[in-house]
Amino acid sequence: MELKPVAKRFVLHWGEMGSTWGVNRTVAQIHALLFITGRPMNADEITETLDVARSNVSMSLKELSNWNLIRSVPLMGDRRDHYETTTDVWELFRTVVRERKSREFDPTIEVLRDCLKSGDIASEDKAAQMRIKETLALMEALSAWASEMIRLEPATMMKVIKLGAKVQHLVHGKQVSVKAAE
Amino acid sequence: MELKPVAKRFVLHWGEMGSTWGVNRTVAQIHALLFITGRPMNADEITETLDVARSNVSMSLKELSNWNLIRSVPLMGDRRDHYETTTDVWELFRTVVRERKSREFDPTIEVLRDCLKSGDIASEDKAAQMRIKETLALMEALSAWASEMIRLEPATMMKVIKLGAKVQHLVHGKQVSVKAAE
DNA sequence: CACAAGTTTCAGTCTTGACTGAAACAACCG
DNA sequence: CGGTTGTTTCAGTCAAGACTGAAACTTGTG
Repeated sequence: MELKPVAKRFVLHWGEMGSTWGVNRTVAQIHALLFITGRPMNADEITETLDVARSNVSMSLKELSNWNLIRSVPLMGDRRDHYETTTDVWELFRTVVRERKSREFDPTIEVLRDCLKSGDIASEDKAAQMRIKETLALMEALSAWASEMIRLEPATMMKVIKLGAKVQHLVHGKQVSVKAAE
Repeated sequence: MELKPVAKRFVLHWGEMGSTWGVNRTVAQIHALLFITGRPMNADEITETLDVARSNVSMSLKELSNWNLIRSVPLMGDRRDHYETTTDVWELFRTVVRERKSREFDPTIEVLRDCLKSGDIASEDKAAQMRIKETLALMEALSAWASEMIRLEPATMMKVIKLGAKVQHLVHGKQVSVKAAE
């Protein structure tokens, strides 16, 4: 399948962005392709469209499954696996946040807790101990916050985002017009 | 300078994490070192402590400057540049968010806008056009939201984070006890 | 200005991990 | 069961970019 100009640009850009994040180019491209195409595709179609090795596609599809970013859907009269991704950007965002949190945040929180528990912590100077504690506290707070936020309905999350920094008035105990959120 | 066990573990872990994010190992290690040490260090001290090439340290310090994560401080009676990083984790967090936003989000927003403006967009099917628009809208909303949030005082931001998903009640127009935020 | 101390640059090496192509494997069908 | 179609694995290749060490450069000092 030959991509139209805009779709092609989208896929290529997404691929480049992927490498800036933790994801490799092919994985990001496949995801972008499924997203923009909006219908289930089989591995051969993907291979042909992106012009990469068949096995590369196979590996990347597995990776995307691990990220919960694609699911395979059976198609009547076709033995091959077909894959699709959600076309709901909010759903997508939620998944990415959840996965990155568990890959990048949670392990670090573990290490920091472990550092503080270890007998060796006492030999560090007070200020350094304090900084580790603060780092842990910040990461725990962000982690808990993210977990809560991704449980919200897309529409609700959008409103919260749109509300933006205005929430600060709430924590300061002031009255906030709900209208501001819309 | 020989690192104490916990500091060493912290630096090594931070370095590994760095590679998962966009930052290379040495850059992340140097930053972790300055953070945990909590005092200005010169390039030679860093070189010796981390046991990497002098030039590698030089390059990495430049990279950290580009990220606004370190600043050089003059020390009385010492010609060499000494570098320090903030020891305030919230300040740190803010800087990382700002920089990542401008490196990873803003360019993508540009590309998406460009896609939608281009003459080629009309030849894509309606649903695909819609998805690009929605992606752009989401990224713009998140970008604007992040810009607002990093302007808050650390203490305020902490309260907002702690408030967490309870904000949803605000956007639904319900009464929220400020006590919940503390 | 000559020298010392400090810093930056850069060509080349090394490491990591993405990617390929072929072969092995699995499932299905006549 | 043999053949066909589809999927996965894996050893080897390749590319990107991190890292090194030496040389070039810059700045300050007697």
